Amino acid sequence: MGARRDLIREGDEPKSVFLVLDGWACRYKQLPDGRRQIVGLFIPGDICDLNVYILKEMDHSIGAITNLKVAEIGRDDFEQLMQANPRVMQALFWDELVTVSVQREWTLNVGQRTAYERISHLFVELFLRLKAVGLADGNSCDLPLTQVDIADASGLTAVHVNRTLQELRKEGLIELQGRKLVIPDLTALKNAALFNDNYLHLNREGAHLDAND
Amino acid sequence: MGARRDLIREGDEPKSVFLVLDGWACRYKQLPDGRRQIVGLFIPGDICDLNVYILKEMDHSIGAITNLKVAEIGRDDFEQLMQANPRVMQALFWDELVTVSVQREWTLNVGQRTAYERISHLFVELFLRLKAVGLADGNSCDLPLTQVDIADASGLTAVHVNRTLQELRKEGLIELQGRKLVIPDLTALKNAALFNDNYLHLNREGAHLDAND
DNA sequence: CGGGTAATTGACCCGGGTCAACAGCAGTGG
DNA sequence: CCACTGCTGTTGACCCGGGTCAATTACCCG
Repeated sequence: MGARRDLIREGDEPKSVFLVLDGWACRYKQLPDGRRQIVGLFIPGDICDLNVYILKEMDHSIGAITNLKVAEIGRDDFEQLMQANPRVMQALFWDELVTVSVQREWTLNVGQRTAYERISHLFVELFLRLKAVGLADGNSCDLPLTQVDIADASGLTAVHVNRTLQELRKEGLIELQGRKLVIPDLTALKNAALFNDNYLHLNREGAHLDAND
Repeated sequence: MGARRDLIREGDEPKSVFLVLDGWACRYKQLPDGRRQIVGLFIPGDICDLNVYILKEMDHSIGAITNLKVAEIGRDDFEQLMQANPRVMQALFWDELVTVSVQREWTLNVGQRTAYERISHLFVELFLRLKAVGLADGNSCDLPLTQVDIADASGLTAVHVNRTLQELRKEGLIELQGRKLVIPDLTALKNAALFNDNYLHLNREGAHLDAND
């Protein structure tokens, strides 16, 4: 799957569940006049779209940001899996609860934080999530988002994102060149972002559901 | 439960699931300096907080807007119910998928829509949801939100909400006095809101899960 | 080297925020 | 019955964070 292609579009009928194996993707919604909001980001290990399980029509689109490798599970196989194995359904339920928690934080982010805080927040979240799946290297990680992507994810314009990134660099909170993000002082960036990591539920309270206990 | 009281606060351990029987409540999140975002609204028939099912700590608060009547199901009873009856879990899963879909639309709302569009959108959503549970009367419904509530739900200030409401009234899109909202022309208000009701999934694609087929 | 995408910059503007005062009204207690 | 308190709504004056428009400068990559 090439970069910048859509896996599925708003209005389509969901036919399968995707598991991201490699690369980044995003969920986005658009208004009739073209205004676009990225409402979520997928990194390797994330499951795209349980909607397939029940809903008839996609209420948002999913687009690849980079080249993407995904595992695809067809609707029927998936439903069968769920029926046959309640534990799987429990685990996915847990996953969905975390997803909605993250979504609430994003609503807070675009609703209340300033541009400076918003972008900081986005970066901290991504760094922590990447770290949780072993894709952060010390204090740095890959960041394949363009400034337009960052703008669409944070409810700002690309121009303002550019200026805010310069501020963040000047403050020494981030180093960002090409697709590499370095966070010299995570605590400082968290403070700038008014970041509280409770919403990520990374401590895996539901971890017992994964195991075969 | 009195109006303006919290059912549960961010950081608390969830102990039970609530079903709203009568009255309105909201989910909200706050930043350390007091900025508040209402990230969701509950009307009668809504289930508050499946988090109880797995998560150890609330990542947001739930507050009563009006006097509230709720049914409360304890954690243990709830888990037992889920285990014993996969159909219940499926139905709740469906409910959660709709919840997250609504949450995405809210992110889009505060991220991309103008003040005028945002407030229109909020009103249309609430009207349709109330109608779906039989609580809208023709072209009007109850609206117990203060202008401060509307502001916190839409990422605006109360002052600007006040001015925008006056505009909406002047355009004849709404009549709003006390706690009663009248929508003379729903289509017109939908247009003003750039409203697409696909995200509410009111047609209940998952309805078959409710039945005992 | 050419063509396309992404980043950067400057000048200017505006939607919505801030601050502060005031009005309306419900509840409450003397 | 009225004074008092507190919440909600309203208004005006002024301001600013972030948007808009448009040009320019890196970068790729074939």
